[in-house]
Amino acid sequence: MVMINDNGMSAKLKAVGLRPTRQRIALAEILFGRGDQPLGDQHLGDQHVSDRHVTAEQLHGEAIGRDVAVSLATVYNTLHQFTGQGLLREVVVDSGRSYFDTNVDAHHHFFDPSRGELVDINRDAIPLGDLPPPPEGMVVDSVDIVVRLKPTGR
Amino acid sequence: MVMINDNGMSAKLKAVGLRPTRQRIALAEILFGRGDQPLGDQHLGDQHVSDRHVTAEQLHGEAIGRDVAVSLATVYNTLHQFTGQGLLREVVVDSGRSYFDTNVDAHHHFFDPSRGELVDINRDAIPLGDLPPPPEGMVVDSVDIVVRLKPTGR
DNA sequence: TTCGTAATTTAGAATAATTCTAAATTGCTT
DNA sequence: AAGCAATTTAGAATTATTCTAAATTACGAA
Repeated sequence: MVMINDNGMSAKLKAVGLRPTRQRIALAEILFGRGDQPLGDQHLGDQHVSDRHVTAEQLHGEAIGRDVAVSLATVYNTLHQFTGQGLLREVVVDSGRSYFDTNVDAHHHFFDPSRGELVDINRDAIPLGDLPPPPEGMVVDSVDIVVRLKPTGR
Repeated sequence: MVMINDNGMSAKLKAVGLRPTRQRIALAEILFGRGDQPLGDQHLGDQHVSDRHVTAEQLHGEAIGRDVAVSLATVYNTLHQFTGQGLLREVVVDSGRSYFDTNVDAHHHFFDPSRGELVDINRDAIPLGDLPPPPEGMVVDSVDIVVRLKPTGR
């Protein structure tokens, strides 16, 4: 028996070895879904269609707002599982709160601390020279650039 | 009455408008002091002599270890005051824990998540091209690059 | 010196984000 | 339909940090 319409979220979950439960499907739709628009390509050129940056609290609130019964604990579990399976990427910009990004390609971020808001920066938009050699016994895992913003004037 | 030897920490504190209390002097010595070595230049060329990256918990432990009676609350207060006066810089590499850096010049970091360890990267060691324009009404406050490390092999 | 007062420190409570636990529920395979 | 492991969940626990209100301290004035 196949779900008639979960926007392919069940398939997406199965593809990464996660059981498509009601909660995971709903959270995946919120994170990756595109409302009523037709299914299709996930990208336009090199740009994700819907880049989202959410905290656990935010995602939970959004789910509750859509009358999806899901606990905060499950939201945390799910965010970490999605991250572990490469569906999400954790972004560290705030010591105190974790953000999760639906864009898992290499890229960077603008961050407005006053609003807690993140905006993606295409990787190629910031030309990077060579990095200095990492300490002995270590290799580079990722290069994360955060451009912190403040309001214009002062 | 002048303190015979606080390694100039009282003066350093006064210079930024902070009362040189026993606790602040002790924490400043731990953070900025150089043991028994003679006073002098804070830099060698462009390199800080003693770059330190500490969490509140770590600094508190270090103080207690030196028999400096100071509460954790005061350590937090002091770290924030020092940061506010430009003696320290907060580094965000871990959502969950704040690190404070005695190097306040523009520079970047290697971060080893397994050990929670930071290593400075000289600013000029990473050539940076132009940044894309920030969102309307915002200007760039800082550009922070974190090079995350993992053990060699695998 | 000694005072007076404002700044500072502090213990402990409070808060916030996140994780843990153990029990109830649910999704699949048989 | 049954069985069982995977998942969810409420609520407690943990961790980092901030707050509060009372005690202490630094420092200029007398």
